[in-house]
Amino acid sequence: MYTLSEENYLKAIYRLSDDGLKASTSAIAAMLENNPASVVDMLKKMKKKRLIDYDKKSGAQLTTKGHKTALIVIRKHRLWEFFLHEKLRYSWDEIHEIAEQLEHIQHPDLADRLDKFLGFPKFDPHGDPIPQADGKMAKTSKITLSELPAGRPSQVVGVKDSSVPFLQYLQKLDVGIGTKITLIETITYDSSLVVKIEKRSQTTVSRRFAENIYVQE
Amino acid sequence: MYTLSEENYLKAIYRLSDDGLKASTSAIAAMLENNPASVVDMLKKMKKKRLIDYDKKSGAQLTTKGHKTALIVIRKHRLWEFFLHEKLRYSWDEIHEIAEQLEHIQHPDLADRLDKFLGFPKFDPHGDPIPQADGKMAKTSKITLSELPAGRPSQVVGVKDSSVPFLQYLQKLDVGIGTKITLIETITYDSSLVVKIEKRSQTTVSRRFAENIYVQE
DNA sequence: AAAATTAATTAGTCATGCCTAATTTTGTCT
DNA sequence: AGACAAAATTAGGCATGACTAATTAATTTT
Repeated sequence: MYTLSEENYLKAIYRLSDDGLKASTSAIAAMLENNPASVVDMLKKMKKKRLIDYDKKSGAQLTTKGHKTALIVIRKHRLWEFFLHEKLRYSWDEIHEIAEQLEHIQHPDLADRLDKFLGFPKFDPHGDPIPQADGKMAKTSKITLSELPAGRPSQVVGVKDSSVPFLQYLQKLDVGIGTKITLIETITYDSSLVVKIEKRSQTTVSRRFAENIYVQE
Repeated sequence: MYTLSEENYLKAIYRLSDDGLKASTSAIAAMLENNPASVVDMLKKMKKKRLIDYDKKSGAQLTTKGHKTALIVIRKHRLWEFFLHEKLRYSWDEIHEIAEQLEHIQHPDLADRLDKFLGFPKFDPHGDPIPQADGKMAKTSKITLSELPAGRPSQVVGVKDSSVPFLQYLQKLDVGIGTKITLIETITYDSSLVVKIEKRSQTTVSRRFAENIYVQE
C-alpha cells in the first residue's frame, strides 16, 4: 500500500505530534536523520496522497487516513517487539532495530494473527501501549522521572528514548519495566537526581536520564 | 548487506540451477517477472559484486559467496513459512507470499533464534528442506508424481509449484504433505493420469498437475 | 546456407528517495 | 527597523532498479 519511506515519515510525524511537538521540516529531518531538503520533497508527495496536511505555521499533520496508517505501522512494530522479546528472547535493546524492519511487512490480517498468537498483549516490552485492531490504544498516565515529586515511590512503566545506548545503560543499572524508583532529592547545581532504585543504595542519575524514563506513582 | 532485489535474483538463480536449468537472462526474467533488459543490467552489477559468474553459454552461476547468501535467504524464507503455518495458522497457499517479505529481514542471529523457537524443523510446510545454520540441508529422494510407476503406493512430500491457484486446487482435493497417492494408469491420449488418493474413488489429474507434485515411494 | 525466429544486449528514460549548494523566508535580537 | 541566524525551499544531481525500443547475436527451420 505505502512505501517503506512513507511509513517511516508517518511514524515520525505521529511521534512528534503525540509528544506535543510541531512536526516541522527540520524536526522530521532530525528524527529520520535525513536532509531537510529531502523532507520537503517527501512531504509534498505525501500531501498529494492525502496522508498529511502541511503548512509552515503548524508543520505536518496527519489526515485521518495518515493517522490510521501510522497506527497500523505502530501496532505492527509493537507486536513484533513483543514477539521478539517474549518468544525469541531478544533483550530490551535489540528488539527495536529488528521491529523497524518487521513493521513494514504487509498482509491483511498478519497483525491480527500475531496479536492472537501473542495473547493480545496491551503493552510492548518498552511499556508502550499497543494499538488494538480497532485503532484504540490503552492510555497511560505516565510522567517522566524528572517530573516525579521527591519522596513518592514510583514504578517504571516505560522509556521515552529507545536507543541502544540508553537501553543498555538501563540494563546495567538493572532497571526495567516494573522497577521501583523513589526520588530522594534534586541537586540544584546540575539538575542531577539522587534516586533509590528498588532496595539498593542511593545513586545519582543525570537529568537527561530522568527525562527519558516514564514512571507511575 | 544486500538489497531486496539482489536477494531475489540470487534466489531465482539458485532455484534454476537447482532444477538443473540454465539461469539464462530470459529464464531469470520469466521467474522474476522482469524485463530481460533489466536482468542484463542487474546481472552485470552482481557480477561486479562477485555474487555470480556469467557467460552467455552457461548463464549465471552463483559464486561461493552468492551461493551462501542465497541459502541464507532460503533458510529464512522456509523458517518463516513454518512459523506462519504452525504458529499463526496460515494455510498452505497463503504463507509463501508473506514469507517473500519476511525472508529479507536482516539481523545476525534472527534465523537461528527463530529456528530454535520453532524446534529446529527440517522441512517447511511445502515439504522443502530448510537449510541449517551451517548451510547443510536435508536431502530428499523425491520424484514427481508424473515419474511414479503405476501401482506403487506413494506419499506426497512436497510441491514444485507453490503458486496460490495450485495450492488452492490441492486444498480442494484435500491433498497435502503425507497424502497417499497411487498411480493407476496413464492416459495415452492426453497424458493425464488416473490416480487413487488415499482411500477415495479414483480421479483423473492432468499431466501438469502430476509434474508439480513431489512424491516418495 | 539463407531466412526466420528467439535470445541477449545496448541506449535512452523514468520514478523513488535521497543528496549538496544556493536562495528565500521567517524569527529573533538589539 | 535593520541585522543576523535559523528554518524552509528550490534547483540540480545521483544511485537503484525498473522500463521500452532498437539492435545484435545465436538458434532453428526450411
